Amino acid sequence: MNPDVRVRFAPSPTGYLHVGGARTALFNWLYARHCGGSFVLRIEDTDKARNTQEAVQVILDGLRWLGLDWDEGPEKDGGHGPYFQSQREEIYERYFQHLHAGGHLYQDNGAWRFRSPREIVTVEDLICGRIDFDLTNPGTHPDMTIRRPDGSWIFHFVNVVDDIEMKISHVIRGEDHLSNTPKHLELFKALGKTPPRYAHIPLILNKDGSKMSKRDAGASITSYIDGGYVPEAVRNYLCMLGWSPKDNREKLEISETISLFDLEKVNRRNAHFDLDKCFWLNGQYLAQMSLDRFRELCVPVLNKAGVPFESEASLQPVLSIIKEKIKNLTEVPLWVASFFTDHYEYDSEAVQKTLRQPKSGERLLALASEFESLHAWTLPEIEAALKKTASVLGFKTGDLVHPTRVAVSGRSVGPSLYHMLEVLGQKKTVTRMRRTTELFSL
RNA sequence: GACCCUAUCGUCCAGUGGCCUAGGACACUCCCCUUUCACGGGAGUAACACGGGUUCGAAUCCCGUUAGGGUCGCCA
Repeated sequence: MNPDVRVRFAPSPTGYLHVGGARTALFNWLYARHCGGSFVLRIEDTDKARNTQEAVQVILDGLRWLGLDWDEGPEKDGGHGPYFQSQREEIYERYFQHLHAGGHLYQDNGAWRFRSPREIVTVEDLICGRIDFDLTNPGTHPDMTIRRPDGSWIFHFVNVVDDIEMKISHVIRGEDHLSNTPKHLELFKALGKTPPRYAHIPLILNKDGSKMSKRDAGASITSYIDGGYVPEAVRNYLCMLGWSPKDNREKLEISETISLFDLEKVNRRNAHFDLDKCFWLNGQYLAQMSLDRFRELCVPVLNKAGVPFESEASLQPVLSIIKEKIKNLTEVPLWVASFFTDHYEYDSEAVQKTLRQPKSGERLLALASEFESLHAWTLPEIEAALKKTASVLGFKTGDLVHPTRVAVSGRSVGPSLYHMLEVLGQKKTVTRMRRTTELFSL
């Protein structure tokens, strides 16, 4: 445990949370939690042109959805704020004057540039190792601009100032910043401050190795939120992109990931994103989570879809028989609806395949009568009645099972039939079976 | 173009000089289980980029080539 460990996630509000950014946030968060340190969220909104409240909200929502709570940041003051760069003007001005007084700055066409000391700068990276950058040639490494003619600030400068002011101990960020690091080190030196430790994590690319852009499947965290994914599953998948517990396990409780996580064990090669595997893990989480958690996730989805369930309690038995069968929350309304409404749709293909068959009406009516006569509506009773009817009529079990399923739910896929009927109830089952034969004139 | 990072099955992750005729997972194919769809169980296809070294011995260390990615902004 080391409370002096302070890390930060510093996104700029571009209007969406990229999956790579989310993983950067995740690794920062994991490291902070592992060390017992602090996770700071800082919004880098120096580019006034494209800053909106909504764009910030998308980031906050995404992080919260993934369960990445910050100790300091927007809506959570921790004594190092404000946490929006747009509100830190005086701080930057102060540091600017300091650099200016030290003779490190000069003006060029109205913009302010930092005069590089022209040295070989060594980066000691926790993941990439020791790297020497030769900055002695102005031709290949021009002096960086830190302030525009209109007085606004450039990324490199404010990023460094904030890391100093916020007492950041470890900078964990994407590898796209590795080549920027020597510049930042020059700034720390000129300001007379000790730089933080650096850890550059590899990038996430598309499965084919191309750069992942906003439009690509799985690129935006919003697409998981809206796409029926379970947050803990997505978080787990992201943990395994560039890191692993080294023992071939892939589904890991977050608490265990926290205790095992370490920067030294992070991979050095770029990861190619595989949505199929994320989807598989989502199904694993769904199947194995508690019924209460499942209900918690299903309720908003059902409400949004307008499925008229009576109460959360009435949902429980229904959800318990579908939980292990679905792989994505978006499937839930379709699997649940027919339990709560008589106006379910009949899938035309299913009707054609199982109802529009010789003697299907006879079978359904016979079974409905048998069901009606049952005194106890339990799993074994239902199963026995169906098998008995099948044998009396001279049909195979499946010849009764399939039409019955379509009759009471409108679909050819669903939970185990006996469980489904038990939950539906005796009366509804019988009514629906008879109604179906009339509806299709069987 | 210059500089930097990387290089094991299609993909993710193991492997840090001998235990590797390279292991686990996703995807794919086949089989079993089965009232549907899934789950589960079993089997299979499939990789150390290439070339030089070092060493008794290399996926593991070194060099080069090639390939991929990144940075070189008055974007962040």
